[in-house]
Amino acid sequence: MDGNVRAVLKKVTVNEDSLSQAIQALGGGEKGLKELIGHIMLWVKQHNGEMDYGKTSLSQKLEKLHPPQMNHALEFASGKGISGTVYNPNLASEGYDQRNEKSPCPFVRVQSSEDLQDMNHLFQCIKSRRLMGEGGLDINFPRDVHSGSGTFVDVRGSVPDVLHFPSGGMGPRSPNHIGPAMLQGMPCELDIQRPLIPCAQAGLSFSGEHDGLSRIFTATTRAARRNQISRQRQSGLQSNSTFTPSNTVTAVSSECGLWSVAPPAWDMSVGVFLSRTQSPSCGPDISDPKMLTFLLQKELRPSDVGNLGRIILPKKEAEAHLPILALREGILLQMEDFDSGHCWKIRYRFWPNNKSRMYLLENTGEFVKSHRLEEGDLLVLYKIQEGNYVLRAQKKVHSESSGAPGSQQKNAYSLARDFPEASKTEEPLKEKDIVGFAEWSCGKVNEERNILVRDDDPFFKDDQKHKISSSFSPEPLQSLERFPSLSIDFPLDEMMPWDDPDEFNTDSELAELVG
DNA sequence: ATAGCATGCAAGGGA
DNA sequence: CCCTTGCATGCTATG
Repeated sequence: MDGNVRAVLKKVTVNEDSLSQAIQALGGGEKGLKELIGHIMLWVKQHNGEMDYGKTSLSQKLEKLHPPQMNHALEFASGKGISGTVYNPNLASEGYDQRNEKSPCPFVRVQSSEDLQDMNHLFQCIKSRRLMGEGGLDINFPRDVHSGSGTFVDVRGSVPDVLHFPSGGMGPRSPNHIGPAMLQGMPCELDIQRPLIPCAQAGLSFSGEHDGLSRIFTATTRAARRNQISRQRQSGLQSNSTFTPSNTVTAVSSECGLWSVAPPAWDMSVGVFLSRTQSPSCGPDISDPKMLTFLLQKELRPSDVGNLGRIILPKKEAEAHLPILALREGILLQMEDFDSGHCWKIRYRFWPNNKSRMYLLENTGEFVKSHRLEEGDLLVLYKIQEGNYVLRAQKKVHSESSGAPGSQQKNAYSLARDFPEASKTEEPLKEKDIVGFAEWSCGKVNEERNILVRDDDPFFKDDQKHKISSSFSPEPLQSLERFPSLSIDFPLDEMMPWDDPDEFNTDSELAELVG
């Protein structure tokens, strides 16, 4: 099992009496509940990797809770925050910091959107007291639509509260499957409403009477959402005949009160909701147009491309965008090769170093070999969803200003190999050709793969565009053509709702949600 | 001065 | 003996 809390939480069942008792012990009310979430999340993280997440264990743990020594309730990310902070009661009492053993801190940073969503779900489940078992509060997460039976929870309090789907699957061919066609037939309109503020989205969203769930669209401005809904409707129409799991929309019915799939994840790094569709194979199905979120890049050093098979990651970006590591052994991440689709099992770990840490990827030897990466090449890491990542190798292209004349020609030939059309000329490419192909490549990739970028995404840094060629994939064109077109039709800054005071009333939204 | 990172090197394990 | 693993050291960038 990897470090995904969700995987553990799926199996957790807690005695309701223990929950109530714990909430009271932690101050009662919503405050107590938030503290409780912190305890549960910590418990889950501590038991991550164990196969037996006993009901007894967590219940007993909760029954022994005492009021926190520090008055820090659960804190979620706010503003442009990329990470959240959750009060860790154990750290406060034991002086232990999971992130840095040598500097006690009573907080655990929660960096992944999954973690925050897990907490969000947990919060809503407990808050709404949806009893799904006998005398117990089942905090099972809605399962993936392809993974068999599932319990879908309406956290708003609408009817129906809980939708049970029989085992036998919710796959595309199942009569229980909820796809675009089914949603279209529902007597409700996928209306456009104000999205919640990021803070609420990260932690306490989806409340409200009849509009909460309908806010869940990846676009966050009115214009962008109109476009998105238009696209989703079109997608639904098109998918009637050839329906695939990946076509399942992450839309919800505002009147019917159900999720078509699991609640969408709020990706804090970019400020969008991501589809939670999932491929049954290794990692996500990247043959489907998915939102790739740029996480980090690393210009490879000799030690990175040596035979050690490990790549040092920049600490700041690693801590900001990759899962929190409690143990130096780290976690195994499935990383799909951007070009080939090959699934690399890469260990993400750290070494203690002085008073800090060094983060690194291990088992990268084959990846480096397959792309023939050399010093100066780029390793780019994207996130898809559900803790799955995409690893991209980017060969360095020497521009005239940075490379020797000889290397210029060499890389021109290299480009020609990567771009069959260019090779028709049978002549070395000129600088303008390189720039042209690089820009073509960037634009194509962006369009085809629906990559969502941050400001520091190398593919969208104007001053770097000319330095970046196509990937080293033997057949980049074919690779790209695998992905149906889905363009980004709104700029990144439009996706950042917190910059638009007219769109969002942060304070009132927050007040409404947290009371 | 400090943190981050590249890399050297020692220890341990396996062939 | 070679390879892998993990740590220590030193260089460089930054505040």
